[in-house]
Amino acid sequence: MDAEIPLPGGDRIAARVHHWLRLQLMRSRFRPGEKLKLRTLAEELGVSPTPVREALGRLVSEGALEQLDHRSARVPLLSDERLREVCELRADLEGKAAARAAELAKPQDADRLAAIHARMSEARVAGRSPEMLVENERFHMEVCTLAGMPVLLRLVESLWLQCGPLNAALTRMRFLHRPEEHPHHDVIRGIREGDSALARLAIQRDITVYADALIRRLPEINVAARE
Amino acid sequence: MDAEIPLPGGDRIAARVHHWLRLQLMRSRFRPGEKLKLRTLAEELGVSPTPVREALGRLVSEGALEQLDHRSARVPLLSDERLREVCELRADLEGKAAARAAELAKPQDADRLAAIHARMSEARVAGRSPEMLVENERFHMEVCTLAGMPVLLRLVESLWLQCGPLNAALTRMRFLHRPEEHPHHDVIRGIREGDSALARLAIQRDITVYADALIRRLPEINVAARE
DNA sequence: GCTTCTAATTTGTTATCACAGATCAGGCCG
DNA sequence: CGGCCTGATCTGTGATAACAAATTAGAAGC
Repeated sequence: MDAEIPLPGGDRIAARVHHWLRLQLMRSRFRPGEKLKLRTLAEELGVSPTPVREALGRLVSEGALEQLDHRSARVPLLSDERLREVCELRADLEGKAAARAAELAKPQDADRLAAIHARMSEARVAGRSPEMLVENERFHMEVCTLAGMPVLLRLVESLWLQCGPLNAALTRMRFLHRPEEHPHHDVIRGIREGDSALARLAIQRDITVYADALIRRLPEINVAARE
Repeated sequence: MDAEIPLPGGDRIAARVHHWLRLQLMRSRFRPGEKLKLRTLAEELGVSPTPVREALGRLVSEGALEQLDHRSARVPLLSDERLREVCELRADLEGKAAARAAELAKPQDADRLAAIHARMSEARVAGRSPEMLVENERFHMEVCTLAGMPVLLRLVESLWLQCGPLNAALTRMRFLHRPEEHPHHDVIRGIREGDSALARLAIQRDITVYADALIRRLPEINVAARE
């Protein structure tokens, strides 16, 4: 394990485990279809099964994990239709968030977004994939935060987590955009200039390109997971 | 309690407790701001604190409950802005669902919706408020199911639950519509005739009227809850 | 009479234990 | 050699107990 104890999350063990598991899912440590076992995780983290059990239950409620009939949690196997649906909903909701953010945000908000994107690009070219994934997530969540819609933020987080396990496939692809054409730039510009239509379309383009690339790769991802 | 054991939900106690709590929230048994205590609930249901704890944790994850800093779950106190946001998102998502349902549904699906609405109206005029609330929820969820979008259904369920505790206020109001003008009729017609624009607008009108009425009542609801 | 400090109680968290259903291995029978 | 049965192990679930933090109640002091 990375650190002796999964550091973040507060003083409650269950919250730490939840946060740690979430990070592992984002980093695609678990493959789609993999079953997560209570005692195995508990032993690895050096805690009792109880808080692990709570964390797994919550992740199931959030849609990040799937509960099988015989009561065992596994990483969801995303079908083609389901992946399309998640991305369509993300495009709708994040599009709305970007538009709202463009109406509300101040210049320093756009600067913060630009800084996140810069860190992401840097991690990308340096080949630090996990960091790149984390910064990409941070970018999208920051847009939702800027919209001042906490309920929407929660929904988007849930959707994001559902395709988290697939993101590792992204890092094995060639670049989706030339750096200067990355849709994030138009998102930032739209938010900086108060152009809500631009911001919405740009984030939707970002998601659509991402979705199409992922859907093309889906067969091989699921085949690999079936082993 | 209504039944000696909260019957539904499967053979897992935690699932039964979750289902029971969800129903109690929809029926506004708990007032906004009320704290839900582990041992109290456990004793009332005749189970140990463990499954109650899991159920509460899941409801927090679903947004139906709110976790306070000092680690105690309570029914959320909805602010004006938050209620508006929830309803706006419901209008967007359920609007999409209704439109999609209109494209996909068969005649017998529209019949089923009409049957649900009939039961709801009947409960309404007979003064059986809890049943009316349940049937209303069933109507909206059925529309989402007909859209064939399980991910969207999950999101809408979460949003719905967030304003569940407020629904009791509805039953104390006069009718929002004359029976023959109820927006559900246009939803059913849109779905039956494949008119997706009509279905979307009708369900959005339903939600908007509901939201406006609730927002008008919100001050007195929250004042009552502060006691 | 009101505030404040302290002690008792309450409340959530976690670990441990006991149990039941599922899963898997090995061996038996066909 | 293969299918099926049986027992050992694995895995999740629920109850109980111990612990810590927080809340409350009561009494003392102003």
